[in-house]
Amino acid sequence: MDCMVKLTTHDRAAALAAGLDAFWQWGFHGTSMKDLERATGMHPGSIYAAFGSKRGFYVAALDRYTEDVLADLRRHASEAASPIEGLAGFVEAIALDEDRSARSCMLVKTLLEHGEGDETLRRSAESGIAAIETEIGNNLRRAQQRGEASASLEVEHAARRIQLNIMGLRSFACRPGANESVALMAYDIASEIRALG
Amino acid sequence: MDCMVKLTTHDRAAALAAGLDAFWQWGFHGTSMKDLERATGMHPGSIYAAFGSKRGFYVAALDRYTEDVLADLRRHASEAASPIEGLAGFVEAIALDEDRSARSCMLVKTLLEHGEGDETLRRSAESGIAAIETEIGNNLRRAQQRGEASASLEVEHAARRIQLNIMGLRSFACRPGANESVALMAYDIASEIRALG
DNA sequence: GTGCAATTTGAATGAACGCTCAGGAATGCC
DNA sequence: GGCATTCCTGAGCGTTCATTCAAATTGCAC
Repeated sequence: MDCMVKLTTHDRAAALAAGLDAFWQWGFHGTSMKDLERATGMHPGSIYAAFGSKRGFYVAALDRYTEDVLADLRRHASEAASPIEGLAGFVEAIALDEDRSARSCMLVKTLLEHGEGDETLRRSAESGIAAIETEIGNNLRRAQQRGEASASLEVEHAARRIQLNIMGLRSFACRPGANESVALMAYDIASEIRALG
Repeated sequence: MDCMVKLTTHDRAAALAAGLDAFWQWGFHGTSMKDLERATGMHPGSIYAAFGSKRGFYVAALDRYTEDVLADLRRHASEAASPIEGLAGFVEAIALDEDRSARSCMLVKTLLEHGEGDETLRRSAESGIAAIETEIGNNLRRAQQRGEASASLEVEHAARRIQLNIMGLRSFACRPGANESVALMAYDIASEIRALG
C-alpha cells in the first residue's frame, strides 16, 4: 500500500542476514513467520518464494553463518604472522567482540535444539561444524609445514579439541554477566594454542 | 474412562523424570503439551495442577536435572580416592555413558534456547550452572587442603575452566557419530584435571 | 502509452498451540 | 450409607502457527 520498503526487493543477502539474526536470537521454534516478516521486511509469500519454507530459510541462514565463520577464520589466518597465531587471534577475538560475545555458536545452538528429531537441520549443522574443523586442521598442518608445530601433533585430534574449546567458550558466554571470565578463559585457550607452536 | 493409568496419581517424581526426558529431547518450544501428556501419562488439568504452567514444569524438570548432576558429582567425589580423581572420573563417565552421551548438558541447552528472551528460564539455568561450578570448586579446594593441588591454584577460575570443558564435551557429543572422538577428548580433559594434582 | 510477464501482497486456511473449567469420580469422615 | 471434599478428566476455549493463492502491483519492451 504505502510501499514503504521497496529496498527489500530481491535483496536476498540482506534478508538472509536479518533472518539469521532472528534465528540466532530465538532459535528455530522460537522464531515465528511473523517475526521473520518483521525482521526481513518481507511478506510471507515473498519469503516462501525465496526460501521455500521456514526450514529452508533456516538452512540458508545457517549456511551463511558457516561461511561467515570460515571467512573470519581465514581472515585471521591471513592477517596473522603465523597460522598458530591466526588461530589464537581468532579465539581472542571472541573475548573482544562484545556484540556477539553473548551469543552462542549458531551451529551448536542448532545441534542442541534439534539433537533428536529434525534430521535435515542436524545434518546441516554437522556439515558446518565439519567444515570449520577442517579449516582449523588446515591451519595446524600449515604450522607443521612451517616447522612451527611438532610434526608428531595429531592434527585432527588437536583441531577437534580446539573446536571443543570454542564451543564451550561461546556457550559459557551466554551466561548472564560472564564477560570477565569469558575473556580470561579466551586468553587461556589462546595461549594453549600458542603452546602448540 | 478406562482408568488405564492409576499409577500416575501423585507420582510427582516420575512425572518430573518423564517431563525432563521430553524437554531434554525436544527443548522447550519443541515439546508440546500433547507430548508432555503422552510422556507423563497425565491429563492437561493434572499437569497444570502440579506445575502451574508449561514453563513451571520446565523449571521444575530443570531443577531436578541440576540435582541429578550434583548428586552424580558428589557420588564420584565420595567414591574416588581423592577429590581430583573424583572430578576426573566424573568427566570420564561422560565417555562411557552411552545413553546420555548423545545428549547435551540440559542447562546449556536451556541457556542457548533462551539466550535472549525468557528471563525466568535463563535465570533458572544460570543458577544451576553456578551451583555445579561451586561444587567443582569445593572439590578443588578440598584437593588443596589435602595438599594434592597447588595452594596457588585459582580455584574459581579452574572450576570455570573445567565446566567449560564439560559444556564443550557434552555439546560435541551431540554431533552424529562422534562417539570415538568424544571418548578421546574426555580422557584428555580428565588427564588435564589430574595434572592439577 | 500500452500490453504482458513477473513479482509482491496480505487475507484466508486448517491445524496445532497453551491453557481452562464444569462436571464426574474417588476419597475420607461420621 | 450419606455427605462434603478433594482430585481427575478431557472437550473446548481463544490464539497463534506455517503456509497458500488469487488479486493487485510493478518493471520492461516496444
